[in-house]
Amino acid sequence: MNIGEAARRSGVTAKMIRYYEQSGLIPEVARTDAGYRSYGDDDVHRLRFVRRARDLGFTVEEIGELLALWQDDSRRSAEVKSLALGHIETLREKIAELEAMADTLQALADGCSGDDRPDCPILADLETGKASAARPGPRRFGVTNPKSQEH
Amino acid sequence: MNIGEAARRSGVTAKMIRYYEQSGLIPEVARTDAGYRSYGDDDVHRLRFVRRARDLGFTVEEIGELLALWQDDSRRSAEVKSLALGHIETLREKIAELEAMADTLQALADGCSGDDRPDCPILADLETGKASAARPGPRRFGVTNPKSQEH
DNA sequence: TTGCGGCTTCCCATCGCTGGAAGGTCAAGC
DNA sequence: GCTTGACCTTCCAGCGATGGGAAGCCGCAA
Repeated sequence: MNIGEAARRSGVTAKMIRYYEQSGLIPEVARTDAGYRSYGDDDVHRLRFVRRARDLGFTVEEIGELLALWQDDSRRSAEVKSLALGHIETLREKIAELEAMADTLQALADGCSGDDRPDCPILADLETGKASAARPGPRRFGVTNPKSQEH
Repeated sequence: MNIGEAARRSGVTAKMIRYYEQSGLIPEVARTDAGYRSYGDDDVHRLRFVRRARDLGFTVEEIGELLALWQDDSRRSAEVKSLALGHIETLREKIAELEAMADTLQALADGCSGDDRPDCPILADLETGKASAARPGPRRFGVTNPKSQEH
């Protein structure tokens, strides 16, 4: 089947399939004489695996490891679990960070009259830094990024 | 003062200051004869404002609006609050998304023996899209079977 | 005068895509 | 055969908010 059909069946766009192939996540597939990529059921199966892993927030790199483990009959489930737990930890850190932001902001917003007057504790806090406790440290790293993906 | 000193005092890197200037978030400052940017206390003040807003997860675009409101004496606090509440909503959505991922993954990991055997409900779920039940084995936990994502 | 650190601009890389342009291919309808 | 339109191909660019680094100028001290 062509890439469009594989995309439809797997829930991964054709663009993404090419991207995954180019980045080495999935192998190159055979081509027709005209140069069209040709997919089989196994390929679709793998693509669905990839999509579900993305849905769980794994990075492409991690998915590469998951795929390798998946295809390795002599894998140790401990390795899979370790990968998963590491990812859970990453997720929980981001959650905590976002929650700190939301809570701080909520407290400030609660104190804001939200009317026609200019006085506002939110701006006051941004100006003075008085209540901003949402910072984990001096080094900022990619915080806001969790892709929102619905197909 | 030079950009390095302004960076030190504001907690924003020199790189970021140039980026903020280039993207129009902050105004261009005066230059020395040699072309060095020259900052005053009010510039540092504004940079600190920007940094704190970033710490709360506002996008650069939103910070532009916050800065405009901050400098507008006739602002209505309702506008600031509305901006803040909108951002809180965005944060909460991301949190919910990450939590759903973490919870699903945690349930799967709980059902994984994590030993030398290859059987693993995490991979099974990625493969089939359905969280698999706990398998026979020494360590069994009640695997709650939350949302699998089939769109 | 040499040396060093700070400043300048500019370009590239990140991550996981998305969009679009320019062009080849395929099957159906006339 | 010819056209149409849906599909496929590659390549290039851009997103957001930085970080890294190159090449070159500037300021100050020894």
